[in-house]
Amino acid sequence: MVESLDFLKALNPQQREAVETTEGPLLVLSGAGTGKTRVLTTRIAYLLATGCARPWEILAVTFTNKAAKEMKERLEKMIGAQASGVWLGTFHAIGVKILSKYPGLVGLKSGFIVLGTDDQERLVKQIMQERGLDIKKWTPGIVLDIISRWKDKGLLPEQITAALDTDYCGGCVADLYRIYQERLRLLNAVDFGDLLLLPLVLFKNHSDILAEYQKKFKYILVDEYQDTNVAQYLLLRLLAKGHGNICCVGDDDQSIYSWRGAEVGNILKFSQDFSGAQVIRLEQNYRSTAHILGAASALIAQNEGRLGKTLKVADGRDGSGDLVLVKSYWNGSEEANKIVELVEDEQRAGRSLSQIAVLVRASFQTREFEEALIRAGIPYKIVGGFKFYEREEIRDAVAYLRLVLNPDDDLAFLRVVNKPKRGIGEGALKNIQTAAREKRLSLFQAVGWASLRPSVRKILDGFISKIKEAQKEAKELPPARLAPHVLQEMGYIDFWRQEKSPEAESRLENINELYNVLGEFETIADFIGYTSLLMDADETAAEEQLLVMTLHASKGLEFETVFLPGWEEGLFPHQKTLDESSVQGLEEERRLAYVGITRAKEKVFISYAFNRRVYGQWQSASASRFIEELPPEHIDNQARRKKPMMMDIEDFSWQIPVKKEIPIPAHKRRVGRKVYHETFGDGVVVREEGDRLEVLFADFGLKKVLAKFLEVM
DNA sequence: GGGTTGCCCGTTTTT
DNA sequence: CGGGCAACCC
Repeated sequence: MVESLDFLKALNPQQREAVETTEGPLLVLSGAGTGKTRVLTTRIAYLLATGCARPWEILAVTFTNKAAKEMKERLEKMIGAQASGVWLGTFHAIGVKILSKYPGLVGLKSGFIVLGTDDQERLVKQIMQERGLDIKKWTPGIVLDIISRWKDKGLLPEQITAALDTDYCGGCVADLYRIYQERLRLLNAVDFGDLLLLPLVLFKNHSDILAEYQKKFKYILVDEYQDTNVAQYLLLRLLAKGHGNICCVGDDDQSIYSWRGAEVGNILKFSQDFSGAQVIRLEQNYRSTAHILGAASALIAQNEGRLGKTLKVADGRDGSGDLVLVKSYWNGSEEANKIVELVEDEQRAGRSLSQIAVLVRASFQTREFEEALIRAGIPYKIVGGFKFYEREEIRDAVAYLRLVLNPDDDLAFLRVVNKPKRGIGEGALKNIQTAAREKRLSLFQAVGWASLRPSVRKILDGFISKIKEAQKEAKELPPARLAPHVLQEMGYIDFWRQEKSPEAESRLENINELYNVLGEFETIADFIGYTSLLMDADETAAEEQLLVMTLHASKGLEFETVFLPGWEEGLFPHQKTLDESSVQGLEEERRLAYVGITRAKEKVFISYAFNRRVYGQWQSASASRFIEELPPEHIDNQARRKKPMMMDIEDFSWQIPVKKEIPIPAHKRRVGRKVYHETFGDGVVVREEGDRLEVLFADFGLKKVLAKFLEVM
């Protein structure tokens, strides 16, 4: 039975203990760079190899699809095909799996849809408007946020007490929550919160089903435990009651998602929650140099209420390595340009661009870097931004498919009924909605009953018959063939074709990409079920490019060199965090700083600017308090203490738009070519995607324009 | 019903 | 400064 346990030899004593302590609750406090993923995967392999469990008796939950995918791949390398039997996925994916088995028991029907944020907000807005609430005074976004936080806590509408509901809307959010839930069920839809909340309801009302799962999952493993919310905790506690073998891996110092409902408390009180829990600390860091760890450790030590860990430097790294460099700049644009020069220095020193990252606090900061990098001709990628499935054109296309799959999907109907413009306005829709409510029908069905002008009726009849036609075709055509046909028929493709903007072309490209994704599914239902939980299309392969991203997005990644710009009071720590959550907020910001520093293996550059443009307004700034908190022995502080006078700055090279010659490669490309545009004037082509060119204009900055509007100089 | 202007407001973001 | 949205006008 016992296969080779060779994989244990690759572990240090603490890691090995974390793997071999299979029975009972176990908390593995895993500091940055101490090998937590290795421990998790090895633990699963160990459980299987020793015969403790069969694959389907192991539940492993992660936070992101990316983490789940990575773990699955690593597990497959270790144990092969057995890996596919393990219940491994995000909390939400596991939630879907459970709910899909018993939809009827929680008020759903099979084939329920998972709503994205925009659909959720639309729904809340609609409910608020029906209630006659002032959308300006009380925004649907915030109401949805409050509801989501309640869901994160595992609270149902009837559990919201008056005391919980006084913050906003004069205490009517609980009411809105109740109606919102009713409306979701009517639509046979759930939101992300429901994927955790409804399994809890299911288990609470059906102890036999709970018992089944409790018996099934002999071993439970949880990644990034510091990021779990109360609902996830409750779910884990229920499931773990069976065998009591729950192993949570996390780092309280890297908890940075409290604003999204994560509870640091979960990891802090693990030992009380799971009696008899053992705690193992992984403190052997394999990633960073002594100075980097020294700086990061000292910084995070300023936080109260930690479980406490001391990261140890890997052997042979003592005393070696560069100090953490701290610099100050006149303003944000000097900062960006000088950092880009430093990036070029790194390149000259032989460092690969893919091993360098710029990590910022807020996404608006990426813009300055984008411009500076383009000027310097350095390939880069802004991580994050718009996700594939969040794009307007993709959500529209998916809505068309949803409507074909299920014409009673009111949200899909509303989204596409007048897109492209067909002449269906507010008034007509109101009438349909009224009819729908009276007859208790879906909007699609209610069209026949609504009082409509003949012209409008004719348009809608055409719309409906086209959808019905598509439904017939769906029985014969695979989704990848059906979708282009439907979108063409409905006029959606022409809608973007007629649009003259350069974005339109990339939207069409995205729709084509969607057809590719559809190629992997046999039915629309399969596709909808699969993608509802995915936010992003597959990542493009790692190329030789510099990454620019937010600190949040960088968690779990590592680079040789890390640049941390914008360490200013008000930006980092962010003012809003301080205003809203004072000390707690400050500590989370500090953890964010800790995450940033510990991403680096070799070099860390921290910087700040004395002036920054915020909302078009120049603002004076001072160094972040976090810089003061860095121990002098680990840093090389080259920053000016006081804000200099403008005349004290010797070097203004960053201010003049650098008209650097971008070398034109031998093969004929348009990148680097000087061009002229009617409106924007002189510029240089910096990127090329078909006829869509990205041009850096001397007076207007970066713009995307169509090639035909440009004259070559 | 659809286009235009003018006002408000502005972190972080995965599922 | 610039996007999103609602009131306003054709």
